[in-house]
Amino acid sequence: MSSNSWADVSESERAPSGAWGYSRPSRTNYVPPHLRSRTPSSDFVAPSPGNDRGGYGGAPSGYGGRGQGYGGRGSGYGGRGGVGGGWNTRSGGWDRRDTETNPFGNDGNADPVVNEQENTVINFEAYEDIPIETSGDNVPPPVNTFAEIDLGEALNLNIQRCKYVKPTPVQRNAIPILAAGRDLMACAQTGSGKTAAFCFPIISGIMKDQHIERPRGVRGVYPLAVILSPTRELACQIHDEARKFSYQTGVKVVVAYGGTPVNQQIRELERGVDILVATPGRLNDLLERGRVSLQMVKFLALDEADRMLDMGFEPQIRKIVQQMDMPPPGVRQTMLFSATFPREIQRLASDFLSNYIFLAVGRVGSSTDLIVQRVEFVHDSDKRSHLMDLLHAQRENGNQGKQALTLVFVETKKGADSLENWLCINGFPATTIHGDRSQQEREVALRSFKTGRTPILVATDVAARGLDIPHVAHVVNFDLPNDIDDYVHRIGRTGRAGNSGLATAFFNDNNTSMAKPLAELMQEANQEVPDWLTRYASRASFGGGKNRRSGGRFGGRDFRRESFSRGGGGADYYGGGGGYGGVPGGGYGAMPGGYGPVPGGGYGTVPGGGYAPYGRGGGAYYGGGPGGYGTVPSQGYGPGVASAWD
DNA sequence: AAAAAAG
Repeated sequence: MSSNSWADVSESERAPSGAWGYSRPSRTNYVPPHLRSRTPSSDFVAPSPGNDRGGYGGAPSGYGGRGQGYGGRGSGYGGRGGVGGGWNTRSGGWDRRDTETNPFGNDGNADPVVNEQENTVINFEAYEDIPIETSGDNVPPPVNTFAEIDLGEALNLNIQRCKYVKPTPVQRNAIPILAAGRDLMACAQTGSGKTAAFCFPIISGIMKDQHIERPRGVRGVYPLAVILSPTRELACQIHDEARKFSYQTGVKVVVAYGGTPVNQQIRELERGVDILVATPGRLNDLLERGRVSLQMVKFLALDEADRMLDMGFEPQIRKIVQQMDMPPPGVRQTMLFSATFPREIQRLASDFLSNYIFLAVGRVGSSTDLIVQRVEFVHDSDKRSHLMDLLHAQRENGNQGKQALTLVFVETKKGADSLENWLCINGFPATTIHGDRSQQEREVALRSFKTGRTPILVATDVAARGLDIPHVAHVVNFDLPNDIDDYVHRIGRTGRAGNSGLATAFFNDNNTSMAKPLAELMQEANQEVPDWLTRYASRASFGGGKNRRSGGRFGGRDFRRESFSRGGGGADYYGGGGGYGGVPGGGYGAMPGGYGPVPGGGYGTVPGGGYAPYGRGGGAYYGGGPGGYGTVPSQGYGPGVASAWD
């Protein structure tokens, strides 16, 4: 983590002379937020309190100014606030926030300047088009602005620093629900801002809660919130986002996942943690070692919740949630998010929830136009050469010889290695990410792909969900998955943040079970479905079983609503969008009824931010003759595109 | 059957 968090600051910086001779500036001095506003117990001595908050002299008006965080809330460690008239000065340097790494880089130092008017007028229209379905008791109404919810000044500043001007639809709906303390099961398309939707209420809730008493054991740390992710890389990504949102709020976010030395993570945890982002395996490890206790958990979030509850993960999740010391539903607040939510999984998930609200957020008008889906019949033996053709065409049409990023999904880890090798031999710089690689190799591969050093990434499903990789122009399903949900998540890696994207699938006789769901999905997304695929789809024997989807419903369906009227068909279960369970790219920047991107991409771009959504070459997917590829839509590389859509 | 997630 950061090398200059508060604990590392030199003594002279830390303590103003004579302010607190009692201070013990060691890392064990971390004080959890709830204690920062209380009269300190044994370890700490409170100078005479300036107010009834135990000496924290918060701005009486509630929120303090910039950099001060939440009014009255624990800015100090152990009674700092009474000194010199409160924590309004930064002189002490005692607060971690004074020295924490600025996750925004230089941008964050400038006063956030946001012109809401210019940026968001058009998007209101797009928002109006989004079908929303909620069910449950007393659903709090949606908000239109972040300001309508009292998130706290420090968090509001971070929202501005992130250049989030308006809440996305899932945020509009989920934030008030969560802020009201309700449990939530939310379906929203990939790239629609889910991370922020659960992070904001968590961070805000931790900031506000002055009354949590967290044991201070010698061993064991007591996170107030746990966020679980199915992959390590996604956990990292969530951690990065959550850290931005938590900047100078005093809320500490720590990530823990496997494949990396556990002791380092334990040390980091022991320096204090409010929000723990983790993968299930490592968290269980930490729980078994007694290094983490869940007894103070107030918030539990499962990202990619349907994956977290599928066969491979369910036992681990049950252990964490039900067999350790986590407070039960109703005591903690539980939030489940995913783009897809099969009803079977909904049923399982209801064990974890208490009187929850179901929320499904559909697509934006024509946002599905933002991604073009192709499916081609390719025998296994022809796949490599066919891929080569695609890549050659892409290369020829690339701008300035810069190869567009291409993400190639395969079924197996072995297949990933072998394809990567073959691509490299044939002159295409590729790398690969899958579960047989070391964590370091995985991270290097991802970085190398993101930076364009190796513009081709061959991946297993480890990269299918949640990862926000800007500028992926093309997703190739070299091997189709066996589950239509996986397909939805995979293609969701392109067409993000208002960029267009292309998804190509190789289909052959091994994929017959996918014919029907794939054809339906494409049809619902207004994609061109080849006749041969329609014929496959219509064969009764290729019905698709579990892959059956709802018949064009816009969004997810609360399974509780169907248990009366339906048998157990398992059809109507999707969240996401357009009956399409999560059209990638969200495209809230798209005008309704058109392809025209809103200048600035809709959500949180600075006007004139150099964002070229459909830059040169966009649209002409098939430049050559029949079957020939033209350009892959170019991706805007400009700054200013808010990326926290997932 | 495969992938992911602890070592």
